[in-house]
Amino acid sequence: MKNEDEPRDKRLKPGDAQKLTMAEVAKYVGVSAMTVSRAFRQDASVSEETRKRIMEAVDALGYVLDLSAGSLSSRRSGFIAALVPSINNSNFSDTARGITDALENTGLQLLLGYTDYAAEKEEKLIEAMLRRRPEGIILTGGSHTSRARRMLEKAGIPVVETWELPEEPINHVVGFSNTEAMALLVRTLASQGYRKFGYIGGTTARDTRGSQRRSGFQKTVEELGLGPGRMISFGVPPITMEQGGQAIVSLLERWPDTEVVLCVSDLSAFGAIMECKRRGMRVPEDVAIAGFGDYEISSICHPSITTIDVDCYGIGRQAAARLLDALQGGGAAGGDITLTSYKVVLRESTERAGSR
Amino acid sequence: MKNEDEPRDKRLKPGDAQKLTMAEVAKYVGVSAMTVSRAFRQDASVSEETRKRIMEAVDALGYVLDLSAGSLSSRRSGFIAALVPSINNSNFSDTARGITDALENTGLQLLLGYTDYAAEKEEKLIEAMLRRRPEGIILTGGSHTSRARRMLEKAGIPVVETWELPEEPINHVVGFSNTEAMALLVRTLASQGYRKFGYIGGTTARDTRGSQRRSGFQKTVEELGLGPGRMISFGVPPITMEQGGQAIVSLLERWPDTEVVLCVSDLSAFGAIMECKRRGMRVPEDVAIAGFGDYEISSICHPSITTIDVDCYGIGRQAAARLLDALQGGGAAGGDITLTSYKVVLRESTERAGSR
DNA sequence: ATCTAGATTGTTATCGATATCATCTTGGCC
DNA sequence: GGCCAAGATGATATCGATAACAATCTAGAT
Repeated sequence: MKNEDEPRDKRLKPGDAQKLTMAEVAKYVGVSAMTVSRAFRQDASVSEETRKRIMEAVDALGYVLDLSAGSLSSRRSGFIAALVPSINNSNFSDTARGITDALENTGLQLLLGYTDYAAEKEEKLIEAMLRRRPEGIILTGGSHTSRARRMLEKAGIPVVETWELPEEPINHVVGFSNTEAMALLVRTLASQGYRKFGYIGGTTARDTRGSQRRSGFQKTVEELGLGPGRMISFGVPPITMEQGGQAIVSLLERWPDTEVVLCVSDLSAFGAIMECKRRGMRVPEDVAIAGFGDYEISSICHPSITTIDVDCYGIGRQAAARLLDALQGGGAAGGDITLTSYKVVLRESTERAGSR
Repeated sequence: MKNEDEPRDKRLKPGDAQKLTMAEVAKYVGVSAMTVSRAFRQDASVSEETRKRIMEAVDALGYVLDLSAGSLSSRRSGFIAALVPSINNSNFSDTARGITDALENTGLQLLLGYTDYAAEKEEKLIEAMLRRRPEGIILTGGSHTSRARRMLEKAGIPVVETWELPEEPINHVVGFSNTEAMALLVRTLASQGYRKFGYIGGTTARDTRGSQRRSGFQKTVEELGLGPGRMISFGVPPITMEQGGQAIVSLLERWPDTEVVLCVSDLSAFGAIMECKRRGMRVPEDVAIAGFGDYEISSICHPSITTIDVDCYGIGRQAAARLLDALQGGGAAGGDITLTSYKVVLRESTERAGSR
């Protein structure tokens, strides 16, 4: 796999790395290092004339500011840390994008990590992040190891938990009730006449949002007097498209008269729908299927998929906004809770016969 | 949207942030700061006894190592920077995951940025990254502004360009020829009897990999004597699922007898297939469709989608491995090129009638 | 008993920027 | 003309760890 035929030796000779410092730029221009430092900042008082000369020198010499030195003396790292369960999941990468966008032009940079839905990995990552002395940290969910909580509380920086409404928030929260959202979906579909509800989710509580959705489903189906829901657990969360396909087969084998199946996410819903079609079943005529999260796939899929539209990007933006507030306000204000919106999006995959 | 009813003031009182330093831990244990510093490292020579006592103190006090201070004096930031066009695209987030995984237990941390497929944004990000003094940097593609190139060359750190084979590599390369990969797909489909080829891609050269795939398509169709390909450009890259659907409508309106349509990515291919089904056309019987990238969706979709399987995760792992090599070897070796594998995956979306 | 290599620990200087305070200009105002 | 405020610039200490070297100690060899 490696092509060694042509050992091109490019510019990267050792020692080529001229470590240029601010002091050298200063000498070149004939000012003090402090003035060069000031020239790099918007607010500082440097004459336009001097700043211009300095910036020309910076260009000419190819100097690049060293923030690691600066953050030590200013005691501001310029980092915001964020942990998401997975970056391959577009819901969370939308949130990450929201954070990055909100941080633009604030001089803050995002340090991103993914926990793989594991609290232990989250704990390790939190420690790794705190070693960089971030000015704030954004987490996904409210379920953390006790050591993680202790580290966060001791860090003395604003913390935002997202995507859920934790029972005991550490500090700020930007999220919504996954339980309520799923309940709303159940009620909406019930009001359309569906009676026999199935549910597809993962096998463990690793994915706390998944568990909350499941309990929202179960609780609401029972409240509506529709008996216990038909639940299939399949695979370690997050469950994949393929597992969604396998799960619906199990579910329909066990309860062939199921009218509508709710899935923990659009990904599994998509897998379920495709598997049905592959087996010659019609969706929604033979079985209706809904997802959660409103991934891009759901509006494009044929049939398009009924789902809950979550404001993933907004969660990121607002979480970052909360942090910025807290950093401005001195962080003395204690935590607050920002509820983010969600809504049911009814699409073809749950259309009732003749309802067109 | 904000719930201010219950202003919970949690532990985050101002001044709560005890800035604990290594010196204080040292005093607590009765050793020097240097010994504490050593206790945090694997290789350093500290007696087990002392290390244990130090670590207990660290736990008891809740001390967290400060890497920003350490990296200044050791002149090693512990960062690797990586820039991808988008984190919402699972191909690239797979690459990011590969990098992160390869970096595990190396003491190096990933600084991730996304360029939005724009060279100017890449330039800004490169500068922002270099300010953190990363020990190496991984880029996507070989197309950079000249200032970006200059900064990179001057930085004196190993650089890896990925996902393409740049004509003038800066340093290391881990990638494959998008042109060749698409050519292979064309030849494979031609050998199955397809003659009238269409292509769907974006409107501009922003996405250089997209352009390369396009030229691979065009070149090969002509080489095979199948006339000029029928090309539809639709939308600013990266084109979405929805745009794929719109594009195939245009394409089939203009050239109704097209037998097979290749798309710049699986996402647009999926959109195209779904739009066809929505309009009552059969895939592949009425028109065959193929994509590029082997996204999860493509094996699940009904019909499953013919595509090029790219080793996205492996690109990340190998790019990181190249960097680690270079960091070990002192970086004196100059650049090398690592070719990553790809393969045609034939699926239902291009099955010839009766070929089952 | 003496010596030495290796292990363990300490001391001091330093990484490269910025905070802070001091100094020097400059222009406006009475 | 003299005084003062605001603006521009400089000097120095410092952020919190680690590199480099020095000092001390231990165990085994002679």
